[in-house]
Amino acid sequence: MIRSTQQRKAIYDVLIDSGRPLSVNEIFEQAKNGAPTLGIATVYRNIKALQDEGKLNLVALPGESPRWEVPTEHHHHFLCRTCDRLFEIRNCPTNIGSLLPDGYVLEDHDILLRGQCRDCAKRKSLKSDK
Amino acid sequence: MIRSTQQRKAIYDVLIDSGRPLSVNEIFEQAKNGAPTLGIATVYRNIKALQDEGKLNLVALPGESPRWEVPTEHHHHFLCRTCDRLFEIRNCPTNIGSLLPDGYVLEDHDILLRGQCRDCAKRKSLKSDK
DNA sequence: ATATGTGCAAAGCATTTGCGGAGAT
DNA sequence: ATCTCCGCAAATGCTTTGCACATAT
Repeated sequence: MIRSTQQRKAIYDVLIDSGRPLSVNEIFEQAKNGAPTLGIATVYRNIKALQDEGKLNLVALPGESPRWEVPTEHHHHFLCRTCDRLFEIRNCPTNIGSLLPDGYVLEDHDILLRGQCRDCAKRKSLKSDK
Repeated sequence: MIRSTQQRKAIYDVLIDSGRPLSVNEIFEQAKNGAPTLGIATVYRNIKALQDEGKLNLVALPGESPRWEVPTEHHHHFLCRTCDRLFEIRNCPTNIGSLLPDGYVLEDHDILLRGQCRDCAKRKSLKSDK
């Protein structure tokens, strides 16, 4: 049976309060505020437990360290190359299975878009304008 | 100056001959045929060197160990959840930028499809048929 | 009271690095 | 002959695990 501990609450609250997916170390550092004696092993164990319970989703990105987020509906991500922030993209291409050759069975897909977020794109266009 | 060694040739040839991206261990195991005394450190060192020379591309996948492939034109990948092999998908959705909210600038994208490859899908349908 | 959770330290794993010797030029 | 490259083994860095104590129920 799953117990409600100070550590687990601190870890979960960090993800609830953050508007974006966080890495192990971001969670560790921030959760210390709510659980000062927190050890890194406890963070790993609780992230995994929360994931198994369906309360957190693993966000695996190609070439990036993993992050976790509070589950929402199916979505993808946009990574800004300038500020390194990760954004949620709610749209999803509907016809993705049509890319596959005959005989292949599609079960899931990940899409990561990269480029400049609104803020960084604006900042860059200002620079080149002057 | 870069030397042409038995080990480097064996490693590169494995990638050239394989029709799909390979992991470090796949490369290691197969390259032993051409270089029996091969050590794993040499594999890592040569993969990195070949990548720096532009002769290999790193294929970074979300939540999967990295693979390398001989550079070709833009494409995506399909990962079989049963046999863990990675396949190249030559098609690419043309309208991917339309997923983005206004103001975001798209520079690149990664797509990973997951499911059952042709061989594994066939094997599973045989099992459930009998 | 008791069984799960925690913190610590040690163990695992994949990858990298240092080093003496082998091999390509 | 020289200098890069190799294989080995040790060193990393991140994650997991074993264990004894703490704590939620």
